[in-house]
Amino acid sequence: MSKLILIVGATASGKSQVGVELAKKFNGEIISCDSMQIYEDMDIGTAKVTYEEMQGIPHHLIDVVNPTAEFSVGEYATMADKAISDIISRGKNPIVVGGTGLYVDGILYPMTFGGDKNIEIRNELERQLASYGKEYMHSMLAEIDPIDAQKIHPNNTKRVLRALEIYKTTGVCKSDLQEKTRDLKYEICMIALDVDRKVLYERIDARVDQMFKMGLLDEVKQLLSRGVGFENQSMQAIGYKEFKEYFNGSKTLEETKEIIKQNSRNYAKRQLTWFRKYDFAKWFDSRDVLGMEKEVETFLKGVR
RNA sequence: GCCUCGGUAGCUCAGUCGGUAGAGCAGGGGACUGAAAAUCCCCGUGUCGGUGGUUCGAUUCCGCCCCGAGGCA
Repeated sequence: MSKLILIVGATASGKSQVGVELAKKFNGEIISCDSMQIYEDMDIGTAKVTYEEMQGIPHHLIDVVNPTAEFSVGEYATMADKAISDIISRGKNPIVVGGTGLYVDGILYPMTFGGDKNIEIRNELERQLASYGKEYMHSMLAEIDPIDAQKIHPNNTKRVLRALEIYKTTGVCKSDLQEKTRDLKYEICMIALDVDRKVLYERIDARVDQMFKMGLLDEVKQLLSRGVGFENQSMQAIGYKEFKEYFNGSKTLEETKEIIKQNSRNYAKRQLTWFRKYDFAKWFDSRDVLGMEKEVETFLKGVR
């Protein structure tokens, strides 16, 4: 089983920097695990590493999708696996750096997911939801997949519909799919970055201020002028979607900035909830690079 | 100076025909299998501005005071 180093943490916790440091020290290459940094031309708002910050370390899976295109975890997992084996085949150490929990799962486990989304079925389900209500949709799910229905709250229509879609397209229940996917694909060394909550929030606020100074507004205008719209998947990113209200005149630029800060803070909290569920994760104070290096060193030396 | 309207959870406010109070947001915790920076769930005691009075009992009624907004001078 191949060895894989992962660095996870909330936005603005310093993952990118740590990743580059470890890559330099351990002959590594970075694989980004971020659902928004995969998009081209969305640099400022997604806080992508700059060329200088990369310090010569190759970074994979950044700028690989057009912002008007759709993308999915499944595609990501395939690309990531390929990148990882490619790096290993060149005798280097892959280091996954990221904040998107589901994508991390996609790397860790042999996820089966549920097949491509099916627009027609999805639209049909949306129609049913609109006319019969969410309780009805949930009871529909309960009939075909009681296990999954129990896990999904009726209010979470996105999940309910997706589960129904999986059944209608593949004929298999979602809960059946998930049965066989709990074995790790790699030998893992997961480093999770810990930052005092108050400090993290201050850092997020400061970073958003910085984004505006670096021209976030122009970046958004550029995207819009190139045919990217707020209906695009990429534009649900924090730091972008909030501009919709600005452009339709219902929010000032200052208000937009504050909402972006707020959404970023809320997001950071959710990320932490996700990462806390990995009981094998090793948590480090984000400044304790030395401690992380030690951890990685013993991991790489370890025989298996 | 006078009149009016406010002062209730960190913020914005609702409410109690007198029996010590509740929403949204914030904050905290959690879930998460092809939209995931998305989506969803759970968690609300705070001298109800202060002080006297009426009352068995006042945040609620009355007086005075303080603070804020507006109006008349």
